[in-house]
Amino acid sequence: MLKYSRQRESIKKYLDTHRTHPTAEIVYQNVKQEFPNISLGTVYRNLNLLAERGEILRISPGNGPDHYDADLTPHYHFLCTECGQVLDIDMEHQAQLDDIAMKQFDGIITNHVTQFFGLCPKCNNTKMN
Amino acid sequence: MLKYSRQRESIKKYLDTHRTHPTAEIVYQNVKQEFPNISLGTVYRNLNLLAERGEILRISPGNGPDHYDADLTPHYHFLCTECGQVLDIDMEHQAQLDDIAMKQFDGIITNHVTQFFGLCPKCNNTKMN
DNA sequence: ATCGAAAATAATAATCATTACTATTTTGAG
DNA sequence: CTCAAAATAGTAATGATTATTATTTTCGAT
Repeated sequence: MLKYSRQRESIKKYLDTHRTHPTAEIVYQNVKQEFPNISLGTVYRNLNLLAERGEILRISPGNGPDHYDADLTPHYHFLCTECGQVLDIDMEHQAQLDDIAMKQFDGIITNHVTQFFGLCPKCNNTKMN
Repeated sequence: MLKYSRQRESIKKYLDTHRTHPTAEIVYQNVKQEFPNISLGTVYRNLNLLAERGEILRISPGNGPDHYDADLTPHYHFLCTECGQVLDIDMEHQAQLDDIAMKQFDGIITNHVTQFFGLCPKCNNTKMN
């Protein structure tokens, strides 16, 4: 049975009010200002719990730590190959991909994750100079 | 300047002849039969080197170790949420996704990675019993 | 063919992200 | 209120990968 915790509420609130796709470490640094004694393990445990319950999304880039997102509307992410920043991509959810993939596949496909790679606006401008 | 190494050749050959998307550890266990003294670090270094040179692909599932693939034709992968197995998905490369994503995006998108999730044929059959 | 610098290796230590453990504190149903 | 279940802080441990270092291998120049 799930019990309330002030720490978890603060973690969730941080994600709800910051759409920057923070890592566990970033969440930790920030929630620490309200709960100076909070431990990194508590942040991880609650991020996992919230992700399992479907209240937040976990974004796993190929390398480096996972990022978290409280925006539950189906959307895609962009990962900058230069600075590692995670940005939202404004495009329709491509549900048909699962159907196309299923055609020649003998198992069950329930969903897909697509990540886009390239240069974010900032890194792109820097490169141009 | 790149210099030849027997160990690297053996690693590449293993990937060329086994399309099972092995992890570094699996490659290590197998190449060890030809080079009993090879170290895991050598396997990692060469897998990274081959991936950087575009001779093999790295597949990063959200959790667990990376997998490697010598099949360079653009294709998608399926990850079984039950057993973790990585399988090839037989479908066209969806190059248009990058264009769609670019429309409302101010940076540069060079490519995308899509991973499909669900139950592999084997796990799906097991579940049905 | 052999010399020697650059590259690769084996062995091992270190790092990073994350999870596990444990004693203590907090929560909330009865 | 009571008290068991859940959550916590603090810390140790884990798994995957990278870094370090002394030694060996490769290969172009002599």
